[in-house]
Amino acid sequence: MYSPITIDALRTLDAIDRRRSFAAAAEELYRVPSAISYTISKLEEDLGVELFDRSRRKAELTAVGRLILEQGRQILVATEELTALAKQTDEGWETELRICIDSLVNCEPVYDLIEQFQKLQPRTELRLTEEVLGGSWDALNSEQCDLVIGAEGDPPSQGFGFHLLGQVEFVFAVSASHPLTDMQQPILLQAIQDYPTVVVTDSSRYLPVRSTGLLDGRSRIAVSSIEHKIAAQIRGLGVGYLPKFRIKKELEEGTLKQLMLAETRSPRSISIAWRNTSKGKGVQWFVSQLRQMVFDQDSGLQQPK
Amino acid sequence: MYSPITIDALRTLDAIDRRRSFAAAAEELYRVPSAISYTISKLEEDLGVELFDRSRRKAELTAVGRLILEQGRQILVATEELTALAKQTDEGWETELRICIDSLVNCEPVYDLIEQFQKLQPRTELRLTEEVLGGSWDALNSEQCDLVIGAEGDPPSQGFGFHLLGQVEFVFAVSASHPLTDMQQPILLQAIQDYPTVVVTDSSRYLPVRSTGLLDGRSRIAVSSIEHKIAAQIRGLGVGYLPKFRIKKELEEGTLKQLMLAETRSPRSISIAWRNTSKGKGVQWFVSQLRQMVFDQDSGLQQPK
DNA sequence: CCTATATATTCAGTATTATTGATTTATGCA
DNA sequence: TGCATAAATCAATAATACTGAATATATAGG
Repeated sequence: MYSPITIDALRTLDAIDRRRSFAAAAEELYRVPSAISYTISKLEEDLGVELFDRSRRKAELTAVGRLILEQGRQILVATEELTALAKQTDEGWETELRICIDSLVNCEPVYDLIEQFQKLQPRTELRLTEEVLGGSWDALNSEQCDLVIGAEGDPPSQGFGFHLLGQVEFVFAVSASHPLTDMQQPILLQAIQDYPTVVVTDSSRYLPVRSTGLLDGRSRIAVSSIEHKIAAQIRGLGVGYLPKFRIKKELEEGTLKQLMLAETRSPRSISIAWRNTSKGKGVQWFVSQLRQMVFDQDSGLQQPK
Repeated sequence: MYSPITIDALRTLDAIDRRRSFAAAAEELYRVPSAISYTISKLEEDLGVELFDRSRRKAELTAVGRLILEQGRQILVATEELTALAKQTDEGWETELRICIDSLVNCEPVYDLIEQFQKLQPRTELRLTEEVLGGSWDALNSEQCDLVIGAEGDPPSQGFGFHLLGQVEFVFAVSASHPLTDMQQPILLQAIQDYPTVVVTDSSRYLPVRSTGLLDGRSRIAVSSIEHKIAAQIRGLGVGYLPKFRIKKELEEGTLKQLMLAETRSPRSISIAWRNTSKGKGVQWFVSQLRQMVFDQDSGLQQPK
């Protein structure tokens, strides 16, 4: 199938419509009016369709002419977008950049960064996904994302760039009215096992397993994010470890109570990570911005003063 | 903003990729290999971006080259579509054709027509809407649609083409267990007013009005289509007139019972209608097809044997 | 390792196509 | 009726795309 439509003809058509005459369009395009006539007549002839009604002094678009104008404008926009995208890609900016934020990280500072980035590079499409604890490395490894914010622990294999953000302290917390609050601390592991635990799980991949190994006899409530886990524990549906900085307010208000356990859980280190092969300026930009941030025991991820 | 991308260059790029070499692309495009080199180098130069990696014998697309190829293919498809659309429009086929089917018409034969039409003119986009009794003329008049199937009564003003399909007989029907079935027939209007009436109303435009004028003291149940009205009356939620051909089965099975009223409702004539100004071949095609159909008292709209 | 071959580029010449500028035609307006 | 404006026509010219031969380079085969 052969199409006689050219970008130049569409641009000419657009100029004629915007400037209301062939002559004015000619001026805009630094051409002579007869050149405009020529371009349009050629398109009409090649297409075998009249685009202008010449029965009056000012040529008026026919229905088909208007159709080509309107659809053509979209094609013009597409080519201009493509040109810009090509130049941007050539300069090293990604067309698409997929960022994975781990469920335990507070998102607000990341959203601030994203806002900044979009002003800088509006043509790089950002895709955000949320992963639950541990899933981040998988996502990075299987090339489902380009940058992970809040990966836990060390990279599982070679080929990753990463930068430590800080430590997350986990505290064992229960709702204020929970029976465990009446027990003498430190509380034994055995006592905990009488109550359901709230676990964060990506339901799209794993199903919560009951009565297996260590968790034998202990029911689990699976939720999809830290937010839900906090909410569930506040309502007393279950117990479990929570990142201290995310429940600061709840501990102060007393809606959640921190309990000392016989076996304490050591703080986990969290970091940002990216594939070593990522040479894109977008990833580099985010990395350099995030390097300047710290992960604070009290407030989570934040800009240093 | 200036874009150096041309349709010809995109077509060349596409041919190179499909035929795996500049030489083969040249052959396909009835040009000499050096002409292909020229076209590509020109695009690269104008764009200021390398599209091919020439370090090996066979030139290979760079990342940017692939981007332009892939996005460019969409632009090529768009221009080809536009060309076809322009020719089709020039020949008199509509780009878009909006058909309004009145709620009381059985849709199946119309769907058959649509299927046929789409084989004939796949590029004319069909938009179907459903209107409730009476709204069809409005829709046509306010240019919300191009063709009405099942308009009731005569055109409200000049400027419409129309064709009578037939008569619709309405019967007053109630559910089998309804108290009215125990009353002596013919039933007086007053007796009916003790029970809610089911009315078909386009909820997006009108709200059912209670206690006004004629309907004083009589509650109404508003539904959005004949199907819902039939269902509502079967469940005994209310009473009302229904087109006989749509409840043939229900009357036979006894889930609905026809009642004789003191005042009988005369049959309504229904027709197809279009604006006189519609010169599009699509409207004409549908009109000529529908002219061959009849609206039967028993089966509704159908092809004659 | 050398050669033959396929692939693409370069470059000068040529053909094609687009643009100009003068002129003509047609229309709207006073 | 005549003037002004808009667009079309057409011959001349400028710009450009294309050709074909020569050249450069990478790869496959002996």
